[in-house]
Parts: sequence; structure tokens; C-alpha cells
Amino acid sequence: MPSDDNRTYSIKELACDFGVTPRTLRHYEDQGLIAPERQGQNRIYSAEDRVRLAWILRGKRVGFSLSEIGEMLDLYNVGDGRETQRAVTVDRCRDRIRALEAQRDDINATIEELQEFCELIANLIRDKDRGLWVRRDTGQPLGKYQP
Amino acid sequence: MPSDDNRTYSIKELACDFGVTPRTLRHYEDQGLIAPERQGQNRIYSAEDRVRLAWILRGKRVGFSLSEIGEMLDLYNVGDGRETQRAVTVDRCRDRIRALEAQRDDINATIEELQEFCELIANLIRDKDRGLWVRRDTGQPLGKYQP
DNA sequence: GTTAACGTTTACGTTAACGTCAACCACGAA
DNA sequence: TTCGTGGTTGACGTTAACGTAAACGTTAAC
Repeated sequence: MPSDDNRTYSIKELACDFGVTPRTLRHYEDQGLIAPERQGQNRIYSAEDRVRLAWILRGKRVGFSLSEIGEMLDLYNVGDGRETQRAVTVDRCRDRIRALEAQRDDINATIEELQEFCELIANLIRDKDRGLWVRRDTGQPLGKYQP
Repeated sequence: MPSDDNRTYSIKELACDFGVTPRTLRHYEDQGLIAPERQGQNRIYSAEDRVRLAWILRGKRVGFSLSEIGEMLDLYNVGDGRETQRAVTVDRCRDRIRALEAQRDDINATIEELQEFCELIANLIRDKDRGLWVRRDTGQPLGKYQP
């Protein structure tokens, strides 16, 4: 089957595919995050632009700002740069990784707390449904339809 | 040793402890996220307010907006509410958990890509340091100090 | 030939999460 | 008494990431 790797996309196609608006894509271009080719005035997006966009949107989802994402994308374009520049790149890359790991820890902690709380309430509901609730004063079961 | 659980804190103390500004705490209060007691005009923060603040800040770190965090904090205050309200609470709680898990997956994917890229550049540096680079045209080693 | 669907640039509007500043009060120390 | 420190309430400013609207140019369809 024909690989679609050399297909191109209009701005609306690409936007729809990724659930964003054309305005968003233009904005990313203004910020220097993507640079699609042009046919006259019109923007023509390539498969490469797609993966860039995917990167950008995932970066957003994990909490990076557009300028941070821009820096990270730049990291991929310095393979031909100077040595010192490369070392800096590696350092910053590792900083990002550490930050992401910290964020992941935060997320895990939040998930755990939410799970505990969620189960607690779910159990409350289930127990009431089984008529397990009792009156605080007498200790008598409330029965099934007690407010 | 004396438990500090009933200590109180001024706005500046609490702000410093958590690396934010007093303005931030007032803002959170405006949004209904915390409601410290007062001594006359002055805000007095309790140990309970501390844990609330910790929750808020972690919520921020994992990407929630203040209003979302407010809703989540509200979840903890409906234990005495109606049955239907409880069910809604559980549902929304589980939605949040799923969203957080998705976000965690994103983070893991990003970490992996950054790690691969990072190792790639690190290897470039190491190899050059060992004089392993060659000229593209002749295949001859470049030696150690080739730009 | 004009209407519809797509594209373009330019520019002002909006929201969130505070920053910043003014004007004020209270209190302990010098 | 004045100064420094820390608190208060407005209220306007700022930044990021777009939304929205105006004014305009293409191309295909009817």
C-alpha cells in the first residue's frame, strides 16, 4: 500500500486532524514552532510538520509553555553545532527529564489520593444501598430508603 | 516532642514556606480555595490550611487550573450531601484519575524521547572525545581537534 | 457573475494567575 | 514621635495562548 509519508495537508486538514483551530497553527508559526512550505500565500504542511505538531501538542499536555517547547525543538537542530553547544544541550535535556519525572511523581501522588477518596465515597454509596447504615443515636439500621 | 499541628502561621510565613507570595495566598482566598481565620483584619493560617495549600500547589504542578482545583477540593466537602451528588462526585473523580493517567503516559513518552535524544548527543560528544569521528568524503579519522 | 468555501494578514479582545502599586492601619523599638 | 516591619483592601498592569472580527484574494460550482 502507498505510504502516506509524502502527503501534504492544508491548514484546516491538519488542524482538524489534531483537534485545534487554524488560528492555533498560525500562532505556532508566529512563535517559530513550525514553518510549513508555501504555495503562493497558502501554507502546505508535510508529514514532518505533523510529527512536529504532535510533539508540540504533547508538550502542551505535559505542561510546557510554547517557548519551552520551542527550545526543546531547537535541541533537535543543533546536531551540527559546536561542542560546547552540544554539552549545554545535553544538560538542559537532562534538566527537562528530571522536571518531568518530578511532575510524574506529583501525578502519581494525586492519583493515589483521588483513588482513596473515590473508593471511600463509593463504599458509602454501596453500604447504603445494602442497608448497612445505622442511626447515630440508637445504632439501629436505617433500612434502605432513609435520607 | 510537641506536635506542631496546632501552630498558626502569618501570611508571610506560610507564603515563604511554600515559595509563593502573600499575594498568591490572597488570590487563592479570593477564588475560594482557602479560608483562613482572622484576628481582626489579619489572616491566621492553621495546619489544615497548610495541607490545603499543599494540595493546591500540587494541583497546579500537575496542570490543573485554580477553578478545577477548587472543584476537587469541594469534592471533599460533600460527604454529607445527597446520594445523587455523591454518585456525581465519584464519576468526576474517576474522570480526573483517567485524565491524570493519560497525562502520565504523555510524560513517560516525552521522557523516553528526550532520553534517547540525550544519549545520542552524549555519544556524539564521547566519540569525538575519543577521536572516533571521520571525514565524510574520505572516511579518514578526523583526529581530536577537528571543528 | 456571484456565491460558497477556503485561504491570507492585521489587529484588537479575552481569560487566568497573579504582579505591582497606592493608600491605609497597627505595633514595638529607638 | 517617628521609623521600620508587617498587615489590610482596592485597583490597575502583565503575560501567554489563543479567540474573534475585519478586509481582502482565490478557485470551483451553479
